[in-house]
Amino acid sequence: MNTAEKIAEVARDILIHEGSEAVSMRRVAGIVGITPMAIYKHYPNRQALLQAVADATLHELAENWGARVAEGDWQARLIGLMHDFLDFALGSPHLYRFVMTDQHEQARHFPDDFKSGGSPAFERIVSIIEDGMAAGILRTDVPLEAALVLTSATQGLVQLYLGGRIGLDEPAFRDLCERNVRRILNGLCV
Amino acid sequence: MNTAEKIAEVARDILIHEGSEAVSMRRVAGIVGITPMAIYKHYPNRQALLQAVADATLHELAENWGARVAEGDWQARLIGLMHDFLDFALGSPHLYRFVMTDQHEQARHFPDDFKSGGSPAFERIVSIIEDGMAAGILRTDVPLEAALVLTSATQGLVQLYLGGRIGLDEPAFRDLCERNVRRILNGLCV
DNA sequence: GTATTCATGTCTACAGCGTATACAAGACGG
DNA sequence: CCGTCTTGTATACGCTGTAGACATGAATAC
Repeated sequence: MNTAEKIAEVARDILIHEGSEAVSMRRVAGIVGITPMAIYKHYPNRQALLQAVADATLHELAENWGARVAEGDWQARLIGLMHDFLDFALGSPHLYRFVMTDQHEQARHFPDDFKSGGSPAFERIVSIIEDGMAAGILRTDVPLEAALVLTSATQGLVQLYLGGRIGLDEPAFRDLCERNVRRILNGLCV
Repeated sequence: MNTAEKIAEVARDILIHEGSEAVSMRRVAGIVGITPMAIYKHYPNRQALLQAVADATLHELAENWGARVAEGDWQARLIGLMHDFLDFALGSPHLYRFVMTDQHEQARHFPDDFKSGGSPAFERIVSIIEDGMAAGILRTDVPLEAALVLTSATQGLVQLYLGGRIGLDEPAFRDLCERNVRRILNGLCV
């Protein structure tokens, strides 16, 4: 195993379990068994190291995403996708906060980069939305924006939850997210 | 003017213009004209200083909120409230990130603390939602959760926008938020 | 076979951070 | 007048990211 990979793995562990602030060059180096400055032979600086870790984790995450939801009716598939998202957000809250909350240079930009091939994860949502429109379940609309309504709504709830502003345990919070999605599908108006 | 107030004012300026990370005890002290340790006679630590600043700003913000939207039809009032929210989020992004994104001990908890008197800002949303239900515009529902659908959705979009993930200028983004709210009101389903 | 270059590491050092601790000077109530 | 409270300073500790100089072994060129 590469030294660069060892460094990334150690940083990943700390990032996931304790958050990005806990990832210090000295600490990572100590665990790997090198001096802090040796890290700089593999990563230009701390930010780049964190970024590399986040990118790699997101990449492997995107690949496995949506595997659970192969069957069921349309709404069940959509809700399943949402729970997949919650699995990540609630399962690795520190990592989630780092990649979603902090600013990143090469982050994807709506709407262009989201359109096709840009964001595999978001593309799955868009695709299910298009299915819904084709099946006559959903009102005809700009698929990209319709998908954004659902994703940003859940992201907003997660932000509140991870910020400690929602006094519910995880199952209750997941129920709240489900109700939230259903309200968006059905509309608040009569 | 009190020394404690001077400290808070300087910290507030830095927090608003450069973000919480830029607020250092040494820097604040230097601008105020005292030694760093003197701050500790007024605030127990850096976190408490930031918290006090955030609390004060949020407090005065909550008072002026919703002033612009006295008239118009129901949807116009709701959209107006949203733009008021965006005024804050987009006008003071650093401050917004600090109070919304970071974890705070005494943050309000949904649903109990949101119910009445807890959060004046959220209460305005709930109140307009209740108006809509009474007027027969909105489906009868749990007002608290219906309000949460709208606020969290906009918060989610703002999070994406401030994270640099939405490649739109401010007016276009505000339009996107409006469309987002309308989609939630009318529902995505046919 | 020897010289040179490159990758990968170490060591030392600097400037910055939050803050614990010890001390000082003025205000004020008794 | 004396003790106490408030508000400040000075010093110091351990932490941080990282710049710069140097070492060492492997690979590559002549």
